Amino acid sequence: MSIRKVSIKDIANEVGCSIALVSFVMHNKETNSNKYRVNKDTARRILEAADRLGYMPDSSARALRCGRTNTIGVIVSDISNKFFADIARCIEDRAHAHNYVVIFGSTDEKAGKLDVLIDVFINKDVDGLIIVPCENSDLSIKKVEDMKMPMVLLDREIEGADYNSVILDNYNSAMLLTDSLISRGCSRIEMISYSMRLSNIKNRENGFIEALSNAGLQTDKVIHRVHHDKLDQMASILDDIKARGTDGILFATNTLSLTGLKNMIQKGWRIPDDFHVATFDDSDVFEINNFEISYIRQPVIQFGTEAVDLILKNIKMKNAYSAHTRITLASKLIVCNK
Amino acid sequence: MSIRKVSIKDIANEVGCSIALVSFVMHNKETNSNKYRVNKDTARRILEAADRLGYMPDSSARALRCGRTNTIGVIVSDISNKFFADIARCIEDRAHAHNYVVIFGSTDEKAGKLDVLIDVFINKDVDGLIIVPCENSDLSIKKVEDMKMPMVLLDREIEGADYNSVILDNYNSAMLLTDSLISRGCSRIEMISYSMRLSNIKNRENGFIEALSNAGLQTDKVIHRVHHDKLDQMASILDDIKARGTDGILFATNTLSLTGLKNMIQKGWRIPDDFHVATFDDSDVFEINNFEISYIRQPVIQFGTEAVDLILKNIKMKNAYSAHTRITLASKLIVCNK
DNA sequence: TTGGTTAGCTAAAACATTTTAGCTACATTT
DNA sequence: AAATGTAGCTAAAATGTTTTAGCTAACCAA
Repeated sequence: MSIRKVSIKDIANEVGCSIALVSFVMHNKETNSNKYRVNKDTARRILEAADRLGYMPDSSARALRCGRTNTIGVIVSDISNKFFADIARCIEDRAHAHNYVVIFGSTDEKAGKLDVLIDVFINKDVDGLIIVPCENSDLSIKKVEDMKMPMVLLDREIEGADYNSVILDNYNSAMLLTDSLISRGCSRIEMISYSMRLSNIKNRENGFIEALSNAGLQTDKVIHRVHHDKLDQMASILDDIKARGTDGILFATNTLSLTGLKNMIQKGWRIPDDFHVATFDDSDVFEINNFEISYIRQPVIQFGTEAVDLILKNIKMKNAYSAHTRITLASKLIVCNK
Repeated sequence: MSIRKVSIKDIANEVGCSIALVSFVMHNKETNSNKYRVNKDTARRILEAADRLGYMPDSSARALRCGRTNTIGVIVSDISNKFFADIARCIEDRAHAHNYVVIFGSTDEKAGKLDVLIDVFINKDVDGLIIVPCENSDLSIKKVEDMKMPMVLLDREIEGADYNSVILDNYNSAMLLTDSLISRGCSRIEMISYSMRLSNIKNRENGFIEALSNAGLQTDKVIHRVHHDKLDQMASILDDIKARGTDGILFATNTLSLTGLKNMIQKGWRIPDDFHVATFDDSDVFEINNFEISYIRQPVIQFGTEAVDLILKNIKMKNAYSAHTRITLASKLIVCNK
């Protein structure tokens, strides 16, 4: 960066006009508002000079002056988790298409990290934030809202609060999965879930229970909750479940199912002989295998595009306050190797 | 963002001093340089006021004044590819630890997209760029170097040019994989690679050939190249290979192996009965399976940390020109389900 | 009492841009 | 001939920092 950047002033000098005129030309491109009109020929000379000198507007200066950075911040649980990586990619594409740039951060489900990231990103003057909230992050989220920073929650909502959000229809998705296990002949189904109290997890659990109850199956003590960073609890939970004569397992997330499947393979269990399995999110694992499994495919692209569109809409509206928008996406049940 | 941010000036007003003094205090924190010393008590009052008013420095203004944004740009092939997603996560963590923020972009292996992203990111005034170069991106890369923008190449190098880079020891890794197939009894091994001419791909191919040749095996017509976005060529290539009585396959990347394995499963082939398989990068697939496979585990964390450390070193040095640093990382061979 | 040092502070420039307010010179209308 | 309109342009303020140069008042030595 040692080579000095060419500024609007250099162009003005080259052409022999004021910097204001250069600024006007750079903005209004072809079409001049009838308020500030500039001579066709002058405009051409300015554009030529800009091109010749290799002018690129300084975004810091522009941001300082205009208060907009054309940057949006995206905070997820873990960018290396396939689900979020996929969404990140879609967000990136959509944002770039609208001349926005994206900065990412991962919370590891820690409210503390989320709060720091929010501060860092706000401090970076992002124009808006797309956030996957985690447990106990209610206050951090409220802080963002209170300062009227455009915000969209992703994948999860905050109970009892009204924000913009894009989430999956977790309740119905869980019912679909459960029904699929039932239709495969399972009569004793249990769920392996997280102990985190997140809206998506809760709704998945509720949908599961509802489906069981509709089918007249037992709903008592059928949910097992693993601590999010104590996944080694999985082995003993599986043993418990097996001992109880369970014939179907529903995993609440991709990480849980992959961990669970690894454990089951290690134990030498067979699918579906020992268990029928259903889970959320797809994985290469399911296609490169011969065991039967049903899973919910989340509409990743829609997650990304809807979130970006919603945040941009909020950014455009600026302070003009309007009601929040809640978008719930439908999912698709896939049955693999039936 | 409608709520006006509190600035250094507000603090100055509150305390009743000049803005310069506030700036000094905010910088030199506890310790005052002996050039610009400030009264202990005044300093305390300023810090208190800053805290009370909720002051956060404006990064646009700071960037404009200082020419540094504390932002690094990272351009990879595809952030949703597990390998890059993992690296992205490590880069993020390392950068945040040094008070840097990261913006990401994906090229889809298109030189055109890379060039646009470079322009956008430079225009955003990033302090440095970490780039996974793609085919025909030599000129774009050179452009970055020529403007003395700190830059580190990741995963791949540019032939015949000297840049900072962090790459895997692809040559030896490919030899390890090939040797592993040989030691499992393979005598006719073929490789499925990309038609893209990238340094990592080339070195993997070369290591493969070298290992075959060392073992006295045939090296003629043993490499098959798939076009990077015509992965449906995989099915017929596999048929070809099978017809020729091949007993070992080496996949050059994770995408290739996953695609290949899906095809093989679909065809009803068995591993290792029909083929022995080796590949680069690990995947959940390998653990949740019972077929034998050997793969190269890349040191993802090192990729991220070394790249960030190197770019930061270059940023600190500013224009002080120094030789380029090339870091080659060692890999680890994993044999799964032997 | 003068001269010099220094602790503690400030004014103002600089960074690159956007935008407001208004100027000049010419053309048109009355 | 005066008034009005307008095409085409400019000066300057404003955005929030950092940093240079230098000021004032107090203190100390001679």
